[in-house]
Amino acid sequence: MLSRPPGIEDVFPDRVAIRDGITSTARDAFRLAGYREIIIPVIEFTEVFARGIGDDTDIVSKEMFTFEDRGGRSLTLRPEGTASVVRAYVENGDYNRLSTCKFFYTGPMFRAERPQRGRLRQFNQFGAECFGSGDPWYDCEVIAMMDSIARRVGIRDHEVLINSIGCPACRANFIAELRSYYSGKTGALCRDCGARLERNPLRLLDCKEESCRDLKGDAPRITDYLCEGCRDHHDALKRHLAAARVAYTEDHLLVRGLDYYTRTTFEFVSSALGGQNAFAAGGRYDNLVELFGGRPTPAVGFAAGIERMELLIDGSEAPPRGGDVYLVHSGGPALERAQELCIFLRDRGISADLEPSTTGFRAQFKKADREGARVALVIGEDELASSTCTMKNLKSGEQDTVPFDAVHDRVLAILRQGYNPE
RNA sequence: GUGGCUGUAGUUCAAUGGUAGAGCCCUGGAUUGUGGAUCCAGUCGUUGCGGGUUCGAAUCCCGUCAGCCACCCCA
Repeated sequence: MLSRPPGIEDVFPDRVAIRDGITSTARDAFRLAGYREIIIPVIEFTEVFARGIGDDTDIVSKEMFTFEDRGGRSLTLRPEGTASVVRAYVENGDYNRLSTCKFFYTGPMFRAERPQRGRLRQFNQFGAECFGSGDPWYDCEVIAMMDSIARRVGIRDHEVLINSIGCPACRANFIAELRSYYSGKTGALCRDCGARLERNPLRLLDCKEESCRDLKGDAPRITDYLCEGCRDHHDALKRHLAAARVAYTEDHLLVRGLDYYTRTTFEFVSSALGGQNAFAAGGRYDNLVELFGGRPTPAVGFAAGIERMELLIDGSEAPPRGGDVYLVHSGGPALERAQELCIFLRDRGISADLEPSTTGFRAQFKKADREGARVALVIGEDELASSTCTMKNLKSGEQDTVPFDAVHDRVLAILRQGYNPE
């Protein structure tokens, strides 16, 4: 039997309904805040990600699906969205001349990781990016948007963690301090952290090894080493978040794995997710546009993992929506009449279905019930002879004889009852 | 990339090394033109795949593939 590749899912209708709910909620929230949708390519030159995400990150060094085109150029299936949005922004002169520019995107991302709960090789994200202002008001805006989306799709008990990792200047001071704190304690560090101390000391702070965890208690805090500008920015963000009524927790151990972040970093986490506890994350990246060859342009954004959000939503909240009408017939000329009526109703926006093979009325009613239809229209010998059909309200059980030319109005009357509960 | 657990019907799961089963689902009937509840009957299998041990393997051993979980990392 043919099968799908590992870490890649088929999504059947019940889950598509849940996913549609999440993405349409996100789209609404973005549009209300003035963010407009951008559609970015699924495939980019590998260089876009190598430069944007960082050569040293795990994503670039070992988790990308990369291949060569016929001309020998290296292409990669996008592992995230920000690098592409920045590339598109810099490449398009019309947009990068605007003072502030707000985009959102949604779609599949690809990472060649080992699959587990909440981690797929093909997964979906939505995200937003705001270019052109370094004002912490926008840091607050993207966090508040994500918080609103999470609450509106029914995610409860999540936490919003925030931190600042400063700018390159003050971060260098902090890293020097961090190095000297850990340099006398290398014996107590795990093997991975020995290497981290050299290559990327910030990551020492989110190691989960018990021995390393113990050392963090007395480690220097990055927020104590921020320069005046970064400190003011962080304080202003906290004031804005309080005014926006976003409940947040400061986490000075929150650092990002991607190279492009400056100042604000944040993460939405839920303990219900297990090992992969973050379902959205982002931050400020004031130097990335310049790194891509654009004019220096501050920016802030985030991305959310849609499958991880699905894990946090109670599936019972999305009952499958049944059809409106099911046609029950006795075959032959009655089937032809039922087919006529079926198409007539569909043309008028009423969903209708029938069973073409001739089975008993009992079986057809059973099917109507299973498929969640609200109205059954019966066309048998009697109805054919009198140009009527028997209309049954499947919810109340009431039944009535209706002439053909009144079917549309009478069906509508029943369907509308659902919208006016007494 | 590392480690652990699990692979049996469409699905959820049983089965001391000795006849592969049950619930749900599905189909039909009780009810010849009326669903949901109940009862009855029926269909459904290369026990993931390949080897080995054995008189005999779903069961034990080896390999392999897949899935899940954790680490790593990340959304």
